[in-house]
Amino acid sequence: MPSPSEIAATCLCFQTQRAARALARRFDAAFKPLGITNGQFSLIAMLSASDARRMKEIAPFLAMDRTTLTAVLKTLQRNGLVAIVPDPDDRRGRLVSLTARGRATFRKAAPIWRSEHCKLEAERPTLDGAALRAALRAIA
Amino acid sequence: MPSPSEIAATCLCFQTQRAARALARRFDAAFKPLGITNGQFSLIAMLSASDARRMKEIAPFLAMDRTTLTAVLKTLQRNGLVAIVPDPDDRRGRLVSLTARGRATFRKAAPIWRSEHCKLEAERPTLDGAALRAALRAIA
DNA sequence: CTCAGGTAGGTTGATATCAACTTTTAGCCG
DNA sequence: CGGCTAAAAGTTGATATCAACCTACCTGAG
Repeated sequence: MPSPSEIAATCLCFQTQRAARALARRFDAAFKPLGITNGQFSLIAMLSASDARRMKEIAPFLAMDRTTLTAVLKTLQRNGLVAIVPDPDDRRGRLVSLTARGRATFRKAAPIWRSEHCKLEAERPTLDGAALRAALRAIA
Repeated sequence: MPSPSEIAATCLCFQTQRAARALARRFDAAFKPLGITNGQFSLIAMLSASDARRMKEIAPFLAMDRTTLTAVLKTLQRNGLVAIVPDPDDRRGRLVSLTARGRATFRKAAPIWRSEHCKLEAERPTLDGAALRAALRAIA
């Protein structure tokens, strides 16, 4: 049976949750003046790249449960950042797109993201960002 | 201003949240027969290593907000896996320890963890676990 | 000794996360 | 057309997460 300290030292799930919490706190604080969270920023950025997507396409991109996406979109919709309309071609589906306000928020958030990300990498000279990205992709 | 696709491709926060979601789902499913989540398993494993800890020491180890730890412990306490008593030396503090049932759950969970972790690494031959652990540690 | 400030922890309200179940709509097969 | 099955999304209930605020307790300066 693995010892407790072996688990803490080697468990990729634990290490990833731990880093995810730390990074989420950090970026949430950075985006706070705009009233968005790190997760909302990721979603808005994705919608900025290509508008009017089906939820069915968005959820796998974020590696997120479909029903979590429903909840996240509900908040963004209430705050006026996204619009959700039925897909005219298939009335089971919904098309999600940014509102003008959503696009404006993304324009303000993108420089904050870049600045915070640069600060992060500058703080950790030993961090190999490319290796980390590659490994995270291999997992999810 | 960074382009949306540049953000999705490079943001370490996004990539980490994404991987964390995927891993959490996976380990939650593995531990489900025991009625614990991946986060509860990490906490139980830590308590197994050295019992009767202050919350003040536990939260930083998990890189978790102190108040989140309160909520997680509340569930574990209700399920009879941990006991929380006031610290006799400083009555502001609480000492957290595993119950007999908590220790039994850990003994059942540890082999499941090992098996699931091996399965994970076997599925991704390209994954460099050591590099990922090193990078995650550098971040959190 | 007293109280001002700091420290340990809890409470509240909001978002996030998911599994299990339900509803609505498409599409197919006879 | 009728009805069966599958697909897209919503709802519910539980846990997780954190910031902001609150309570209880300790400690040291005067």
